[in-house]
Amino acid sequence: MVTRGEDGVSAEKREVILKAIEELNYRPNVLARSLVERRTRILGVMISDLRNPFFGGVVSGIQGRAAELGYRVLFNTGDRQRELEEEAIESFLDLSVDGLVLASPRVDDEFIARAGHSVPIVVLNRNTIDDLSDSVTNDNIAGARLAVEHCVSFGHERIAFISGGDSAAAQVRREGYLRAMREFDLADDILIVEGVHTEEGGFRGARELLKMKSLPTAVFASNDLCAIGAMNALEEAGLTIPDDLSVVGYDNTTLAALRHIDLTSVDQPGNVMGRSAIDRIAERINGERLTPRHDVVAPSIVVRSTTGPPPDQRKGVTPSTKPIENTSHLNGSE
Amino acid sequence: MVTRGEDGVSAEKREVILKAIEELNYRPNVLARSLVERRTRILGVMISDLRNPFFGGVVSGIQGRAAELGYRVLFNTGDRQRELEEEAIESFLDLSVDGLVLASPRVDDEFIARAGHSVPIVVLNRNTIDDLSDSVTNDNIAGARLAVEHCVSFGHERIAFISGGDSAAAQVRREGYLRAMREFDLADDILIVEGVHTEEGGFRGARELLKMKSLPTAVFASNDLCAIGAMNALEEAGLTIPDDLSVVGYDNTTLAALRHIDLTSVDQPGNVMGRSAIDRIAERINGERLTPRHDVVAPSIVVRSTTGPPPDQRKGVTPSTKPIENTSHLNGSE
DNA sequence: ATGAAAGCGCTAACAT
DNA sequence: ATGTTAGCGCTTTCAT
Repeated sequence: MVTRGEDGVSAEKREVILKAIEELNYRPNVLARSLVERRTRILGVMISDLRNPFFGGVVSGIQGRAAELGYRVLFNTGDRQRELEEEAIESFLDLSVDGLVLASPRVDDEFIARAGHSVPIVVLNRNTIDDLSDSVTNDNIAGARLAVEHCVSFGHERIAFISGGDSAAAQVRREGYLRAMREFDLADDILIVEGVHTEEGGFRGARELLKMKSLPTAVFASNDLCAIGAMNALEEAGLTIPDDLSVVGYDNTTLAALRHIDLTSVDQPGNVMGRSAIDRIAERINGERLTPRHDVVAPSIVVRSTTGPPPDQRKGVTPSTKPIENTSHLNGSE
Repeated sequence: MVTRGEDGVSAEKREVILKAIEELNYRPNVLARSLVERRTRILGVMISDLRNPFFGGVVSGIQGRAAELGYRVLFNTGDRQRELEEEAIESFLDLSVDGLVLASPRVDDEFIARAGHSVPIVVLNRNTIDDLSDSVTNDNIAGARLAVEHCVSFGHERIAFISGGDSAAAQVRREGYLRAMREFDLADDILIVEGVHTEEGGFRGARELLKMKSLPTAVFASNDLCAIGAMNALEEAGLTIPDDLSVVGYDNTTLAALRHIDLTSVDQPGNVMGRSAIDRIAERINGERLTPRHDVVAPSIVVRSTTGPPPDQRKGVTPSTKPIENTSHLNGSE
């Protein structure tokens, strides 16, 4: 009672006990408490890729909101491998965490559904099919459309897409790209090369692009890491960005905001999404809601200096006077 | 016995039990087991700054080695704040983890010593004073010397240092800078501006530098983030790197290797250090060693394109023909 | 090889 | 207000 700050003890005795606790360096056994209380007040968070700076904002949001609600948070990662993700999640289930946040997981829907029987789950940036888990996503379809639209507004038509591999968000962004291209009557210009959500993935994707007989004038990469890798490959091939080719990324990570990169990118608010995830978990834990909820937050586009008009529309324009829209250098995704 | 793969059960019975486990979706209660076994097989890892890509390599190393040794790993971060770090660590102690890795912590020595009474601790990139905890560091004195020596080899004399704030590694790097400057008879050229181990910190530090009447010809920043922030400020002020000013970072993160940044940086092998940390923990857990051990790994310098000769030694050299030493673009710290 | 019993450190329910 | 007891789900020890 004393250790939990409850009443039912006289003030004098309380003092004695507290002193004894101090002296003996006593620490209540959380394991034993959790065993009998049947809850741990711990939330598990599985981050698919700790190296992707996008998750930095997500982590902050999760930590902040969890602390406000009195939960402890523990993190784990699957290092972009499905099997390791499964282990990480099993680990949390073994620990009997009270709730689970899965950030861009690549495990099966079935796996999530099964885990959902043991504990409330919120999935970030991916939809879930079962009735037990919630999701918080950014509208990747709309985000991809923003990217394409931005290029179109400059006059681009041949806009290629470097895909993001097997992640769920990547699939939706690809679909968003396809839809947007059709919407703008550019169905014939659709061009997709396969990539991965890493710098290496973007690098390879761009190399594929460079093999083609005629290059696109703009490239939309499935995330910032991928876009940066692509830029490396393109510039290594002697191309100038954005004069020869425009590049758009996704996530608006701190990387994109670096002056040396200054990448136009679709922004998704990781911090807000992290906070929402914790709110959804708390609702489930408290039994305040039994039906699934799927939050979708709106993306926006942050225009920096990697996008501009296509080459054929800037004849006579000298590089030094070309228009550069360049906003918010330091405005990362947090 | 069955769940632990032990013998002492007949094969037929075992099969029956395993089938029942499957059907009932039974999951052994790790909490109860840990309560009685007095160990959790869980290692806690507190990372001071999840946003710093240097720790990506550390995390991989830790995960890999821990998995090999049969430990589960859980991560937590203090988000660069001492108090949050303490909470994160308390959290792990409450959980009764079997071991604790603290990566570049900013908590007090006393705090670490106290925690060391409950559980084996290995501290990364910082020395510990007590007899109960071990440490794995890179030789920051030697690393700082490498940075200064590299500049000196180009002919630089006025080499400034942008400090890294209150982190332990930052203090040692500062000391290493001072020693190296004296060693190369450049004591009169010592110039330190205060920074922090973030992009913002480097940006501000460089702004301080820019206020001075005469600029240094080289800047050694306490880590890569800091160096990149400094480069932003310097280039915004119209300076060209490395023609007007050379820049060296520390950590050789994936950021430094980005083609658009291509930063000369002192490399410390995060992956190796992470693996060593787990080995030290395991030794302590198994009671194989009772005396503290302090591993020091040697840093190296990766030369890229942000360093070159000082302006006064390249008269008549046109920018296009200036020598650029540029190695290992994609050789990050992992 | 199998069963029964004790106890890890705590909370909750009941008794004093 | 305080003391006592049972039991959370497991492992370990001792009997069978």
